[in-house]
Amino acid sequence: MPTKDTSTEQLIKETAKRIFFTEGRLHATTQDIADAAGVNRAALHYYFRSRDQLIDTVFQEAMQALSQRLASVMESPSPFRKKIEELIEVFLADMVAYPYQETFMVTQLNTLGHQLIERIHINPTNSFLAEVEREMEKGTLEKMNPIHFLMNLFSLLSYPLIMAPLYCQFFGLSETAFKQLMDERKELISRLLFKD
Amino acid sequence: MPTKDTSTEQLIKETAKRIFFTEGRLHATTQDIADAAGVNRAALHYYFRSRDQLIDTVFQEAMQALSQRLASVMESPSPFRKKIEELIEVFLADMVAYPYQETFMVTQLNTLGHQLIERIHINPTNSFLAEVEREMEKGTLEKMNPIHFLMNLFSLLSYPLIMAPLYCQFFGLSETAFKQLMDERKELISRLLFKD
DNA sequence: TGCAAATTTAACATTTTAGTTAAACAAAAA
DNA sequence: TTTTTGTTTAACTAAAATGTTAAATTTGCA
Repeated sequence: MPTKDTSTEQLIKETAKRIFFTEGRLHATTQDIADAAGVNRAALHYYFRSRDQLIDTVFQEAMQALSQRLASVMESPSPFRKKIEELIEVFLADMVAYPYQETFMVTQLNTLGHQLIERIHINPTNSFLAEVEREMEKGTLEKMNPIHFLMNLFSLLSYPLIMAPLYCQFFGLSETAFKQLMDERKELISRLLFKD
Repeated sequence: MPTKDTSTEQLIKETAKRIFFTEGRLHATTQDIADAAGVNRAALHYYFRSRDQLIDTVFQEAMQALSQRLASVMESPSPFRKKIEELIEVFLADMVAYPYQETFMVTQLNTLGHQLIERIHINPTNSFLAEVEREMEKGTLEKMNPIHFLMNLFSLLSYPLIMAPLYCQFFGLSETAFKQLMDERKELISRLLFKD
């Protein structure tokens, strides 16, 4: 029963995402992807026409996902502090599943000379930035350019997971010990940002 | 006058580092590197025997550099707070010059299945971690696993520079506006970590 | 200067990766 | 069942990337 979306096309895409975003093998070939998906390499061309098309699809969907994830959290009706805690929860879960998603995107942007970025529409984070600024007026957050607040937040969430292979080696951590640490970070990040 | 270290071999290595670490073009070919260095591609093989060798050399030297940078800062005789501010200064300058150095290393580790990491000797950060712990006892820092403190520090320093292409697009920042922000971060990070 | 060593190059060979095609196969419809 | 449509595969071609060689060139020094 063909043409279902839970079909080979989907499988290939999912596999590509796993290799790129989860395993962080940014140089993976079509062969690598086909093998991992358990299909012939030509199937890949059948569904995506070319490697570049597949990469592009994966890239656009990642950008889409990021955009939506941001929007859904930022437009949540919860009060600010709660909203940030939701964001931490959502993003941390996502970083565990796909630690190299953003790295993949940046690498693509760097190699393709930012032509890609023209096509990208990003929903306004402005209302959220304004909300952050109001919190700073209230004194809940230290006064700074609200962009810093967001950068701090994403940095604290993302970087340790990207650097996991290095950190585990560096600090002599087992995988479980590392996971334990990552779990601790949920409250830790919230506390750090809100200084309480 | 051959065998000088300021020679072609050095040039090739520097160029490779620029492409990988500065420009973040992680898929660059030997041709790309040779072209950028203004030498014949075979020169690359003359000095490094193979692409893998060149990559390996670059990787090892990056690891070495990171190790030394860490050691030099951690073993500084300054008092703790000063020491951290030195670290921020040093690492931020380095991240501006080579934002994708760590990304490159992690990507290598991910593709080569962590065989590389066996060969890596890392000088003990333990004494430094102990020092961090003492500061927590003193109350200068919030109590937590000192590894968190280091992760926070490196995250806040590194991640915004890695994500620069995305952030500039996202927040509609010009290059100069972004640089301005990065400059502000020196004091900002210090304040955030020390809660003052 | 002229020799010897190191360096650089051009031309070629090999390997890897990407892309194409036509035929085999499977499933649904006639 | 046969036809039709969509899917998958094996075999092949093309292009790109890596690796090799031997000759030309440069450089330091006897």
